[in-house]
Amino acid sequence: MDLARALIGHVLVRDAPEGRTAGQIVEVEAYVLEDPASHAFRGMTQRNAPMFLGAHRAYIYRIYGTALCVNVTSEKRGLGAAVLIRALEPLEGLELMERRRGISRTRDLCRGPGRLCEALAIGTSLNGGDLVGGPDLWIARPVLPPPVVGSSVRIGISRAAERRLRFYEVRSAYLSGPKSLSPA
DNA sequence: TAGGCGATGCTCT
DNA sequence: GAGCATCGCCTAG
Repeated sequence: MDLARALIGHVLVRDAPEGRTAGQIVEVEAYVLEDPASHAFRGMTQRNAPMFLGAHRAYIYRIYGTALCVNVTSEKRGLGAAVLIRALEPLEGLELMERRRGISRTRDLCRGPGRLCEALAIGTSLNGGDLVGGPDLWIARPVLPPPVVGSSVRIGISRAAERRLRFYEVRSAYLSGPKSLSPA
């Protein structure tokens, strides 16, 4: 949960053969221990195994058959908890992102978990990788002034949906989800 | 521009 | 076989 708040303002960097793409993290959701909405709630399975690898690993999974989502694991080895990255503000490699997404609206490039995976060419081959100093995908320190972090209920889930575990940069124009979800 | 709704196919029970 | 941490199109204002 502290990690979720701290991640706002950090920069997710993806190095691919076609070039580098990067974006500032402006929106995340925390999936904590003992959380019914977490994939790890029922214990380890083949799918969620990366969640149990230890802190700062990538957990990438497919949802609704088509979309991919990236998480950053937050607990030590053996404990299943992670932070879902929901939205980025594109910083580097905008043209590459536009080509991959097939759209030209900067605002929509990384607004949503599935979209940012497509824009950064994040695939399941990166699943379980180290996000601190990894070769292809890593998280860099914030380059901008300290963000103003707001919180709200989480988006798109049915269990424990009332918990205020979504954190976002309140000034960002790149958030996903309806604006009606008012800050705390 | 914002909100509603249905298609989608993988994963777990 | 049912549920799902979503997306993009369509419509209304």
